[in-house]
Amino acid sequence: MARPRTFDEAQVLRAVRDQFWNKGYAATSMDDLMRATGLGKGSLYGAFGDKHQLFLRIFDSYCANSAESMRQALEGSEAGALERLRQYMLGVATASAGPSRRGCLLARGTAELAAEGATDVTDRALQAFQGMEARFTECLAQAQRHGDVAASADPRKLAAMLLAVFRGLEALGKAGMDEASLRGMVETAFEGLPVSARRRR
Amino acid sequence: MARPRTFDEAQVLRAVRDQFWNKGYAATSMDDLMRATGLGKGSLYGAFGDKHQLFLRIFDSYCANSAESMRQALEGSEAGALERLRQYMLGVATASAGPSRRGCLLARGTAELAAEGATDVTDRALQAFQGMEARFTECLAQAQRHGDVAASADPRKLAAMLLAVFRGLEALGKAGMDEASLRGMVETAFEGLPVSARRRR
DNA sequence: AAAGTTATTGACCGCCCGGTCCACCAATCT
DNA sequence: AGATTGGTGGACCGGGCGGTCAATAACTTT
Repeated sequence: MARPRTFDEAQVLRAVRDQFWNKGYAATSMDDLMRATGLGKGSLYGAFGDKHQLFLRIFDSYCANSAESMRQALEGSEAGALERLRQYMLGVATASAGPSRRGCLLARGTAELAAEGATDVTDRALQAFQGMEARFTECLAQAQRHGDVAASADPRKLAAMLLAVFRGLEALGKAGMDEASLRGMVETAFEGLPVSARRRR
Repeated sequence: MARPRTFDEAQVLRAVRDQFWNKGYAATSMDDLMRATGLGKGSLYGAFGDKHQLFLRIFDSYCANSAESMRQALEGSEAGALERLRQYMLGVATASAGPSRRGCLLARGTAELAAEGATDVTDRALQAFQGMEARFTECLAQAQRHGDVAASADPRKLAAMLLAVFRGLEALGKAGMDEASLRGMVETAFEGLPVSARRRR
């Protein structure tokens, strides 16, 4: 019917995401986005709307993506559930301490754009966090069924606490806290989890 | 010797801090700062240097201030140490869930300005976090001496873990997580602390 | 009172901001 | 082939950006 697009939408969105991820929302100019994507301004506006809409678009997909990748990482047998979760959190600790220092776009975007009245960013962030919490809960429930977590414990409460630690790792990592410290926090949090009675030494 | 300043430096710095706190670094213009302080551009530049120096200045004092206020809040007898710490964290949870949504300047500034090479912001943030961790450690050591925390536990490790929870509360609160959830995370974290053997039920 | 020193004001600088618009182009449909 | 439709690139807009500067004001010292 008409001239087709000459760019790969997914690829463009990836470039946009990286730009926002590296420089933040306010510090990224439309010129930066043009340079990063190779597209003209008209194409960008025509395809995605203004800067804010564009950000929301990539923020949305980032949220969905990170929830999904967490689901995959935590998937597995009941027997390995607790150790899997522990290894996952330790991996997060190591990654947060990495030299890249770019951290998590979800955290950065929320910190920058969570204004008093605006819920467009916070709604997405909150949903993502709740999704993560649900994944933690599932994993802990598996561990509980296998007997690694006390039967009397509430997996949802434990999951919520671990979510706080999880987000804390990210925040502290961005400030330059060293890997050993961050990993230690994960270890300590796991040592505090209620162990099944029959496994307590 | 010369014309004295007509403004109260502390008051001006407070106005500047609030501006950066509410809008973030990049989104705050020098015009915003002029309006907030009532000063002309020349005075601002003459007294504090450029935008970045000005930010560093208020960031610095914010860090010092928050470490100090935490010290005061956690000061007290050995007998009340653990409960004091618990109440403090619960207060943070409630405050983080507040409708102001402005959160903590330390977190916001770090998230926005922690670039790969720049250590001017992260150095200050890291130092502040380590100060907080030290306050936690002291308080837990008090509790340990009083017998509320197991003698075998390492207060530094517990403090580091609670610091992660602490920063996590802030991050989740900014995303709009409700107060009950945040307070629950604190409760769960404290339930996981190793209780002294003679007090274990 | 004059000189010296610093604070203050706001005009001004060049530049870059986000956003609009339009001339042009490539593909499809009749 | 011609008309139609939507993608593309970039010129262009007004305004706001961070930062400079010179004229002026307020104070102390001599």
